[in-house]
Amino acid sequence: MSQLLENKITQTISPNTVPLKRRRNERSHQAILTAAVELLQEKGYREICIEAIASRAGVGKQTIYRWWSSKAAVIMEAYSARAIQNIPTPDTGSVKQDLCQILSQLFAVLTTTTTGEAIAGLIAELQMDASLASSFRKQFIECRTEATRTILERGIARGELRPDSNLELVIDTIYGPIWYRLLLKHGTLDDPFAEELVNFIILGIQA
Amino acid sequence: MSQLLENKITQTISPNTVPLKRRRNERSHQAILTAAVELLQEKGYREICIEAIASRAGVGKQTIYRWWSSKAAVIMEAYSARAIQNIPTPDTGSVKQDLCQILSQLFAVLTTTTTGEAIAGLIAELQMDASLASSFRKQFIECRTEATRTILERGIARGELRPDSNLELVIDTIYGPIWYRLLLKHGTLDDPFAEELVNFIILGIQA
Amino acid sequence: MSQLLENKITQTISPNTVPLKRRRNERSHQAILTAAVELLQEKGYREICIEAIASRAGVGKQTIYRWWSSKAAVIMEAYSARAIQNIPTPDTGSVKQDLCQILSQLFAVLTTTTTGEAIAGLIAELQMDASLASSFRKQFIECRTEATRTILERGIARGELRPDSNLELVIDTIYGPIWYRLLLKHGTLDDPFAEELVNFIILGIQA
Amino acid sequence: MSQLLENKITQTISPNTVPLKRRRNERSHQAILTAAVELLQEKGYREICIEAIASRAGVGKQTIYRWWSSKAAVIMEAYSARAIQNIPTPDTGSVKQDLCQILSQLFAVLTTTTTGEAIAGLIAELQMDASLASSFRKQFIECRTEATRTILERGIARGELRPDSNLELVIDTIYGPIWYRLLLKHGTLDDPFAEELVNFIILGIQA
DNA sequence: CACTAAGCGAGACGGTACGTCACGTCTTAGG
DNA sequence: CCTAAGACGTGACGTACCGTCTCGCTTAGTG
Repeated sequence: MSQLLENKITQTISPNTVPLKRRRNERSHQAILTAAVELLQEKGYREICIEAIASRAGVGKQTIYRWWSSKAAVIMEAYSARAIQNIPTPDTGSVKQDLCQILSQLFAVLTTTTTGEAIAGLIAELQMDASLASSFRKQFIECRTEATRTILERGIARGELRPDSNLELVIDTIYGPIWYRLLLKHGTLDDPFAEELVNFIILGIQA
Repeated sequence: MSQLLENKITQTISPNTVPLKRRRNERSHQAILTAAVELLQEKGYREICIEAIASRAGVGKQTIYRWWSSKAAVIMEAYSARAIQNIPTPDTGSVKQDLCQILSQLFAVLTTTTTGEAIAGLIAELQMDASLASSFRKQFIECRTEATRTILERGIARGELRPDSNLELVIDTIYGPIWYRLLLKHGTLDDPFAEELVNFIILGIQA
Repeated sequence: MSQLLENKITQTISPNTVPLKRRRNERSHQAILTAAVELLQEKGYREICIEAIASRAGVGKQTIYRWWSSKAAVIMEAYSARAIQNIPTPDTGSVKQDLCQILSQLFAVLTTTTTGEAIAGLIAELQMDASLASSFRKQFIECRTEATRTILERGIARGELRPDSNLELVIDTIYGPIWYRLLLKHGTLDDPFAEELVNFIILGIQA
Repeated sequence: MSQLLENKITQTISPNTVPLKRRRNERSHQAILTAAVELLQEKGYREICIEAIASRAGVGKQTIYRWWSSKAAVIMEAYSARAIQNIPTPDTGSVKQDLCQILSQLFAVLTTTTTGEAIAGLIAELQMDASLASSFRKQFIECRTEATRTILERGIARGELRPDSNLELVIDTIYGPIWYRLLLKHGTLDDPFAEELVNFIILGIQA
């Protein structure tokens, strides 16, 4: 009886995912994503296997293979569905403060144990799967890139920043060191680092 | 025939790898490293398995497990033995030119197809193996860090650069964007990028 | 266009199969049987699966499950619909010649490659399904048993054969060796064998 | 400590099976055969799967695939190792009594529930695997054929039977009806049947 | 004659088993 | 005692079919 309702809800929750001819079972879909996230937290990226996801989700393996191309694809959807990032774009009036705030929030996520590990696993896999790479960028990178660009452009508009900066480069110079430290673990990801980094970058772009 | 020579060279190149009391068969040792490199080039990091290395090297699996802790450890030794990095430390008199030169050389290595992929695989694995992480940093990161620090310190000594810069941070800001682009493939790693990057960094540290 | 005709023929050939109140699609019915026979010839009994029959027939799996209890049931109907056996009962005046003739015709069918294999597959399956066993006997065995019994009884009536023979036993002694050789392949099924066999049997029952 | 002993015993038990280079683990070998027989008795031929045999035997699936080509091959070895047939060749002085005795013993085995079913399964599979067929004949058929031929030849030697009979044919006429009834279940396999059958056959071959 | 329940094609679903791969350990024979 | 070889128990892979279960659509018999 609750079936119509179930489908309706699903449609509402993720209306974008489907050509809609597939008649996909949304209960299974969600169960798989949930199971993936749980296992990620319990065992870490490398220990997860599709069989475990399937059995935890109460789902046949085929149902996973039908809709995703790999473990990494499942986990990416799981993460992005759970929306690690609905990046707020702070607007304090100071580029420095805006950036520190956005980085501070990012560090909070990344230093959660399993997240860093999961990101590293995804990154490794994305080396070999171009379509995975592109969705990773879309879901994990671009949102921040855009938020950061907005902050910088507001800074330029306010006359706080030089208008001729190469924003692509600036943004890479902000996030590069962060991912670098996340993966290589040769330095901390904490608020002092955020501030130092932002200060240094601003040296190069301030008006 | 050339075996004595071969052994000598090997010992010299990586004298640190072996406790040296156990009577290790150097022919096997080399065969394993060679096989690993070949397979890396033919199939890529993810496709390699220890059984393949063993069989290609004409070696028992046990011989690999006896001397290395994991696939990643073999591959790291294979790469470092083949010395990706004997980093020269250029000294042109200009920090900018020195840095551009060192980065240019790095890009040449990294854009070799299999190398980038292998690095990504190693990075993924070192998330889960602290000792691996530490040798990776030693062999792939520190040599460049040191070369770069030397260049920067020479710049400071010459009065070209501000003496109060946080060099750790500066170096992360140079290499961070590079590894970031290597792994995420959202931007190129070429000489114009090197120059732009170096220019931007120098803005923040010049005297 | 030829559909009405097609339906009529079908109805006539196997009028017994359907409760007839349910509105069964005769086109599908025939397509399934045809697909089954084709697959049987192309791939052999063991390689056939219901999904393949359904897809070859352009039919939903459910349609097969609705009307048959198992793969074996489909195949039995397919075979019997195609009427391997409309056994003629020869009457040459000589028991020996009658029997030789009937066996000769049987051998012709059995030595068709796929038929023997199909029979063996059915036999294996009917070990586990009593109702299947009973229809197999009805469709593949009894027709011959009866024809043979008729021949033997005519021989008795003519005084050619002893009247006190156990005809059940005699018939088993005729057909047993045939199925035995079909399944075990340790001897041929050809006309000389038919004659030898008939001769030998007759030794035990002639007047 | 008991390992040498274990190997020795094994060698003694089945010295014929191996080119002897394989260094096969005899404990596993036996465990697999035992598990197969147990499962056969508990669940029947069709319900058995290789995974179940492996897990019951405490053995990896690969170990089964390494040494046998199929489920049927395992089961055949299991059965023949357990020697369904060390056919004694009775010698009572009367062909009729000898044959009745040998058949009576055979019926006892065949009417054991699982055995008949297993035989039927093997027979079905042997339609598609010539090498399996040949070992089936060797292990299940020839031993009886030979015993029976011996009995018949003794009868001929004693002058009890006609010397010009086609013994192949006679033997098929004895065993054919038996396998036929085993598989088709249209008649009993009991001592009265044995006697009737033997009596009928003898009619055709007595001196 | 339209309505409506059925049968239909399609194919997703939870499962089981397949046969293969590679893991890391263990055993054997030979140098 | 190290080695090449490779069997072993383990566990995951990705695939094939199973038999069941919706989904809309088509269609045939009844009301």
